[in-house]
Amino acid sequence: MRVRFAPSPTGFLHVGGARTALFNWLLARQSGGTFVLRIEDTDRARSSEAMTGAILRGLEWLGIDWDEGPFFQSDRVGEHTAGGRKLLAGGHAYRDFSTPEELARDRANIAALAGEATRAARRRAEALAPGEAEERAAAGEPHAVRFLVPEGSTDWEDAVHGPMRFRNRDIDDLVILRADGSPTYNLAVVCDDAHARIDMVLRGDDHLSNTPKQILLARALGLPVPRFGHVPLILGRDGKRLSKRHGATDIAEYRRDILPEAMVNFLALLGWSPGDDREVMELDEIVRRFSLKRILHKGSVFDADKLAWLNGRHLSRMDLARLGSLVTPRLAEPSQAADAAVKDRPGWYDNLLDLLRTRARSLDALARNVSLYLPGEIAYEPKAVRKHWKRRAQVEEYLNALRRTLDCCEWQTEPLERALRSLAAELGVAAGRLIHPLRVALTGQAVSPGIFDVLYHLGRDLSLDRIDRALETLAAGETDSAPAAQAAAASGGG
RNA sequence: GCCCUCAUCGUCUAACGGCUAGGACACCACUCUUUCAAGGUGGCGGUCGGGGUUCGAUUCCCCGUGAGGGCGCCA
Repeated sequence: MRVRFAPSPTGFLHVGGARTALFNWLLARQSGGTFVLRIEDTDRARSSEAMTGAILRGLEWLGIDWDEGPFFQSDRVGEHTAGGRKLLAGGHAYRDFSTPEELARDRANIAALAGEATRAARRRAEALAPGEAEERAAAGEPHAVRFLVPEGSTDWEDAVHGPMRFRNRDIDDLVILRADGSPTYNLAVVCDDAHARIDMVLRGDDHLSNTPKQILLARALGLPVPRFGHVPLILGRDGKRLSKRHGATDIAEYRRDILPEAMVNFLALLGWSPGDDREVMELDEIVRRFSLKRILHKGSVFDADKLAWLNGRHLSRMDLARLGSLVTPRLAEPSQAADAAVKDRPGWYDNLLDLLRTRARSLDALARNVSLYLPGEIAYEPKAVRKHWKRRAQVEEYLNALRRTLDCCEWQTEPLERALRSLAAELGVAAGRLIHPLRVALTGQAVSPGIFDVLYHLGRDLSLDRIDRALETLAAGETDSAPAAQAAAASGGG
């Protein structure tokens, strides 16, 4: 099987485009076929090299590699034009001398005149005297060339939707060569697909009405007609085609938080289902199980929550070494310190990652959490402070006691736990009364892994430093971003 | 206006014409726990409407309704 992905570089790699690429790629990989990448850059004004680069990088990130290409449609305009001339010579097309005003009028009438407007250009051409078109063309008068849509109907067996039929009278006599002689999209696609020997065209539903045109063009050109399949579009929350106003549609915007395998998994499940309840899948499993027959016929809504969940699942099960290699470059600024820590204590780093990833859904957030265990200033989350450092005098007392107790403790989780718990017993308070303020002191947050794991991974020096720093902060009354309110509350309570 | 496609919990989805319409995300409880997450248990919640065909319809047919896509000398 030979399939292709043919984006136009007038924008970045769109989520919907990524899914189309993925489905084609899956087809190629599972059938031992060939995946061809073609950049449709014939709109010179709107295409850019930067966008081509963005598309290639997006595909690479997802792990979608191509066997042939990237080819550029603009490299073959000569062939496309020749195809157009051949159609004209063979009587499958005609010269259209319509003025812009006439075309505008046709367009305006399209609602009023039912289907009749689509043949307006043809009728004007037919009204010309015999030989007139050739004379005017020979005289150099600019004109477009339109495909002469034949009578009858155009049928195909859609790989997704099943039997499909368009009445040809509903199909426009589409322009194949513009007045400047340049070929248009449908002609170029037909020529290029045939040239690349594409035998299966799987693309978005938005191309459904192009398909009969392309079939007709291919037949008129004597080219083989590929199979076609049309995948429903990806929708936004409001049920409309996914666009910028629904949030991020550029695949690149997800690189910050999302694992490529999670994105691929998510995209595969959008409009396709393996048929059972399996949801979290690796690439090889998706390749193995993918099937055109199980592609849904309706559009599906992009659910960012489910993507985040899926990302969390992949974060939790992926190879730890690879996770490390993704997280390390994202660590907060003192990168030498981070690099050193990672290099000198690989076991420590892996354990820490393992500890933190079970509650992570985003790569970036995970990296921010990892950073807390490296030397550096931490910020106290206002919410955590409000909740666990409310009674300042008592918190200071507890932290001082903890500081003394932990200082002479062996730095392993069990001894640390014994020490803290016996201190709690000594003070006659529940362990939680010590643990929560301590967590804020150590991480600045109200949530973290188990406190003894936190202490252990922070290490003695950093832990004690953080407690000292917390005591200073408490003493200075700088425990909130709204110090006035906090101070008032604190003094009122004491 | 014309053409095309589609319709199962809020969302992603499963169900040879035949078990009480199943699972997942989200949400809500409970559980575990020093917190959060993860895990476990439970709950909420759906076949667009109307006609047929059939012993039996989410499934097949027709008609509505609704939604989406297309109707460029863009791709």
